[in-house]
Amino acid sequence: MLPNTSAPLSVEVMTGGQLARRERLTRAVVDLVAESGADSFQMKDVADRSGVALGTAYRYFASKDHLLAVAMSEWQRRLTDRVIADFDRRGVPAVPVVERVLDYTNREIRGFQRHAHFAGLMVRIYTSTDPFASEAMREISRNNSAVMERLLADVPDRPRAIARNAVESVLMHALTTWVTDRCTIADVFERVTATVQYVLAPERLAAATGAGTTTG
Amino acid sequence: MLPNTSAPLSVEVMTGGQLARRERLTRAVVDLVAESGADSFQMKDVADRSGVALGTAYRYFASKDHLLAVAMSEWQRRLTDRVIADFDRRGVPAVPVVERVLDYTNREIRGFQRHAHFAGLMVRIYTSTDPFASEAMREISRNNSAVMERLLADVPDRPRAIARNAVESVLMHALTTWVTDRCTIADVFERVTATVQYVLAPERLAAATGAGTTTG
DNA sequence: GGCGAAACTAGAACACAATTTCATATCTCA
DNA sequence: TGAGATATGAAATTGTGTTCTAGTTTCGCC
Repeated sequence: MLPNTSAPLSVEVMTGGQLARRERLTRAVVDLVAESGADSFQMKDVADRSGVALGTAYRYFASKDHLLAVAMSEWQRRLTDRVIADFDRRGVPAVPVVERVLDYTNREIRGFQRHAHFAGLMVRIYTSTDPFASEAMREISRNNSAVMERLLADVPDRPRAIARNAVESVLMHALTTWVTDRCTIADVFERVTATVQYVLAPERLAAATGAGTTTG
Repeated sequence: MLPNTSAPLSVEVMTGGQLARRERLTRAVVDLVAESGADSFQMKDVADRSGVALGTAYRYFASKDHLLAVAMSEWQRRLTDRVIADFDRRGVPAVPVVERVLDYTNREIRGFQRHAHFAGLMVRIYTSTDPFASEAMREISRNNSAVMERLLADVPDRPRAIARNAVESVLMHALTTWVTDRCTIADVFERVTATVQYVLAPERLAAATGAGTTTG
């Protein structure tokens, strides 16, 4: 019964009951966030809702931010899973890259628009300095990038990495700006769309393939 | 002596002494942030350091975030002012766009690298939902965009707006990722550089000038 | 040169949640 | 079945932004 000085229980080592408890925690958080946002509930509420004691919750997650980040990760995976599923169903090369990517970014933006509390949460986690939250954010990014890499599979290496980063950046930036009430949701759609079209326009991709100005 | 229910004193209406007091507050905050970051001091410390009573500070700024945001804005303006000054000295068209912009972004990144506490602060303010902090952030963005607009003056409208947004986004995204310990400072330089070169490459700019695939 | 209102000061008091603690109950499995 | 690890529930702790109080200063104005 050491005090809670150590890292949270790692998922690998958990018994079935513990995994279930962990699951109940994250599910409760996802629900609470969906209902009214991450600021509107306390850890106590999470405990009540999940049926896991408050002290116990802290054996599973190092902080509220950590828990929130994992919940965010969960929610986001649901979204990308759907995108991937649709993508697999349709088959790959039917549509040009620009449209494929736009389809994805628009879905993501619509998702955040419909569930604005998750947009707020995303921004919060995006900039959390809690190391465990940060780790969960890495996971989210990886997942996101994986989807993009799939959509960009037939784009040459060099422009692909740049374009992917640019699109992801613009998306996050626009989202942040929207969440903090510095632009409208229409602006978000517009900026992302324009960027995707600009950065992935066929003639530009072709031009970039061999380009290699030294980077310094 | 009404309670502090109302908006903070507006700068326009202040007497000389009040402006001085406000100045002492922001200066104290800039110093404190420079020394050890925004999380390491309390409002009480700001009061002590500035010689302004705590309660009075709250007549000038609605919240700690508000005060921090204004301090950030101040610090950032110093940086951009220097850039603009150098730019004016050299005259405009001497260097190609890509190099002009890279010069600017690299300076900015180096500034944040040298004063990492301000990078942390920027990220904090960037996502603050406090309306007054948000307002100050708008100011920062405007200032930044103004610099970029100057550097991009000879780029045609349509690609200019897109490129500017892309560069700003990638810069903020990379900075955020660095601050939250999800990439190295070298990555930041690299990503921004690659983006600038890609997005502002002369042949691409030319190609984009007339392009207008419908957006809806 | 004194009045009154508004602004300032010092510092105590408050609010509010995250986090920790602990005594007790409950599992788990040899 | 019993020892040790885990979980529970509720209360205690903590840190800090923000507000409040009571006394003091400032300043325009008659």
